[in-house]
Amino acid sequence: MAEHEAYDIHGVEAKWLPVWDKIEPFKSGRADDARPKRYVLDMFPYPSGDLHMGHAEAYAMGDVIARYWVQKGFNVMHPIGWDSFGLPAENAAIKRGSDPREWTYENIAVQKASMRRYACSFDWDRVLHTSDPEYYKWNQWIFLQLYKKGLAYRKDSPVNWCPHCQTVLANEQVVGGLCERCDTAVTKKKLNQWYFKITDYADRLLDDMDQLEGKWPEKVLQMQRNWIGRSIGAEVMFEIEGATEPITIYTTRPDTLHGATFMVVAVDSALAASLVEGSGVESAFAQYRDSVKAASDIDRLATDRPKSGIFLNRYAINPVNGEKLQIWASDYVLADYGTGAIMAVPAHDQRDLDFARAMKLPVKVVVDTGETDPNESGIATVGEGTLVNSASLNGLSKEAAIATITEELAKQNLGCAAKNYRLRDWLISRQRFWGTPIPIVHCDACGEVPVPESELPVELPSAQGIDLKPAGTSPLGAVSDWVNIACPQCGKPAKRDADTMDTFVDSSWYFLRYTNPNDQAQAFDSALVKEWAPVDQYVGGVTHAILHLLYSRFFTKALHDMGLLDFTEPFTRLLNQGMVQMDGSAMSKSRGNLVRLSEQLDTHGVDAVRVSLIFAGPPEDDIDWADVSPSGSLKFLNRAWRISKDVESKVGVDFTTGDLALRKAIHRSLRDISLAVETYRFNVAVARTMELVNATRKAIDTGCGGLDPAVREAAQAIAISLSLVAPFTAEEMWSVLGHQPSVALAGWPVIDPALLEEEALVAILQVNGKIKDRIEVPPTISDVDLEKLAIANPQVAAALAGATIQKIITRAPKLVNIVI
RNA sequence: GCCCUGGUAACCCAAUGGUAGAGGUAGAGGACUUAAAAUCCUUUCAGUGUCGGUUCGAGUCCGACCCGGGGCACCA
Repeated sequence: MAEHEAYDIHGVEAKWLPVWDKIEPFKSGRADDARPKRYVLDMFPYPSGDLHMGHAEAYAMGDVIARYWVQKGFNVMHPIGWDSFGLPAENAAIKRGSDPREWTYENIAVQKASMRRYACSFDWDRVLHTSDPEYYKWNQWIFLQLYKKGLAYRKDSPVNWCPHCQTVLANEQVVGGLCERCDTAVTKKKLNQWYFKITDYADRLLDDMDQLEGKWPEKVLQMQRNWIGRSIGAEVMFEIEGATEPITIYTTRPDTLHGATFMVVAVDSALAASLVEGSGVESAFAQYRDSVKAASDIDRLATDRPKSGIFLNRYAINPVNGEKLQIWASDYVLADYGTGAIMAVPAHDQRDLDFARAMKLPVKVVVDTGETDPNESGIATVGEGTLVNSASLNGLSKEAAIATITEELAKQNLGCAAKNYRLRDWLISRQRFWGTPIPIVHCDACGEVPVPESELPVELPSAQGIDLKPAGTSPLGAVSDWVNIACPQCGKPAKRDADTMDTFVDSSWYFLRYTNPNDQAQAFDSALVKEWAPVDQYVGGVTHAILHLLYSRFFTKALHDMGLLDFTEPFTRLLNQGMVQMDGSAMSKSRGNLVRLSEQLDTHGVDAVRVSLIFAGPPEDDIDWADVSPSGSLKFLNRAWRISKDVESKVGVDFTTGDLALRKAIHRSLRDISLAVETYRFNVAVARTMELVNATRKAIDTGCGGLDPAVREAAQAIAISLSLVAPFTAEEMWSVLGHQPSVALAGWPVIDPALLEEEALVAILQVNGKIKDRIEVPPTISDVDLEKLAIANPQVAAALAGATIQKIITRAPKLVNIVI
């Protein structure tokens, strides 16, 4: 029976994919294209095997926006590429004894095929792979520009070292003392490494977030703020007894200077080492320092561990009252934050108080907060209060005291206002093969010499015959005919830098490259970038909330300062899609709860899977596959498709003669779907489409019938709405309705405002906020008329009996509330 | 400990400060069918985590607390 048949889910896929390949509905930036431009970007994938359910969700979300904007008449750029440098390829190559290139490009081909099957609305003429020399050449070029500006530099310092991956890690890649990739405990190693000076941009990275307020998820902004961790305070100088050089300390509480009762320096700092010289406690100090070094980061992270330290047998002089303060060394002060030295105010800082009690040091209250004396309670009082025991500061509030003392110290050249950041410079050197070579040559005579731009790219050699196994130094260092070259400056024998760049460098500017991905002459064309960028809508997982987004923002600002960009924020709007889980936890083969995307596509078809993922909930929420019903989605898509089969009117029929009630439902739905899409409520947009399908079904079966022009109008509106989430079904409907492909370019129907008006609606009559009756009123009813109707209403009248009316609130045409 | 989020029916989720239910899943009943599937129709189920406040009116705004998710944390 015709009305009960179901459409062929795989048939439509095979039918329309080749047609779309010919039409290329999502090709962007044709020379004669007058449509206004928009840029939608999905975070590009790492090519580790085939696409999984998480990709399917993310790309479905990006597609809704891209396809909606195309329908709304924009020239949408929606490119895709691969973040194809990185460790998994190298590890696979080690395992298989092959070149990382093979594994990488094979996987890219697999993923690309899946994306095509999935009907992602990508512009396939804008594709990039970060592991192509044509791409990473420009990584090297940008490195050199940063180098010229002093934003790329090399230094010796203790770095995070993963003993398993045998490479250094950025601070951002260490999670709870463990390697983010392999969960091995991270150790410290002193190495000479390259850094990008992201700390120069700390203030702007923080302050420019004002532009993103309301456009990025609050959660991400908060995470970035926490990560940058700006703290505002003061530096204060303390004279050291028997020394010529003073010590500078950093504090956020200069108001408590009178309460300082000792000083602490970081045990592993140069300062501690110099203070201990000649103190007579050298050997005890060395012993303590070595025991601290032996402890892992994990031990250090335990905040409840008892305080330890050693008195250095030296004294500092408190600049405000001349008191002698013992100087201690401890591991609770960090060498690489502030100045590596603090004044300890145990009364008003819990850590200092814990230390003071452990070491029997004095505690002096200088802020009266009205709480119990920390000497008795053991709890430092850190809140607001009035200054006491503080000479000229007595009686001041905390805030006033901070301002006063900072000014006084500055006047006497004893200190100044200061800022500090939790953010550290970005360590980019990696001792691995499969990454961008650092374009620097080390020459005994000339030192570090940048590779001339004309000689870029510094290409990776073939991995053939190279031992890629992690050995603590870069595998490239052992490739003698690659590493040994003539110094570009003096021509004498020299060596290339054998480290490669962190792969986050690759993804920090790729969104610029898409504007002209095959440009051989430059990293990007500033004129084209100006046309397309910044990215109007970025879509990706919250896992990159700190690393990738912070680095991209930094690159954008740095390139802006070089005059290459006219904007300072790369991503105008950000949508973080949630994760797809199974039974409450992340899907994984090892957990045995993996749902294979390809199997779901085989069983239910591409469209049903896409609809399921979109409809399961708000985009930002995690969804559980157990709550998702692809068979239910397929049922819905069949219902929609059958509507098109039941349309009996001809193409081009005059809609204005159609059934009014259905037309109103159509136009209201279209308005609601638009609004939902624009506010990221894609699940609601699908629900509204379902409603329209239901209403149309009813109209066909028991209302105006399939010949009514409104039914055609509805079917077309459904097809266009579905084109955002179910491209195959939508195209099939469009074709059944007698149109040429592609429905993706049909254009969003123009909404007739006259059809949005209701001819009658229900007004609520309340007494004291309680509903007494509902009456039908014309939408144009005035407050006065509605009020009259309310008072005349028998239900209301009964409730009002004998009472005096205090007040009447009228909101025509929806509500009257009579207060008695 | 500090900060950001969220808490509505059996479940996933909707509701410009104005009728708590749009949509779906699951369940129940019915129509069609030899039967099943599919399809269509009908239908059960909460007063919105707790307490207080603002308001004529609060799921929605404010405060405190409870529970879940996330970030930062010996950063002075």
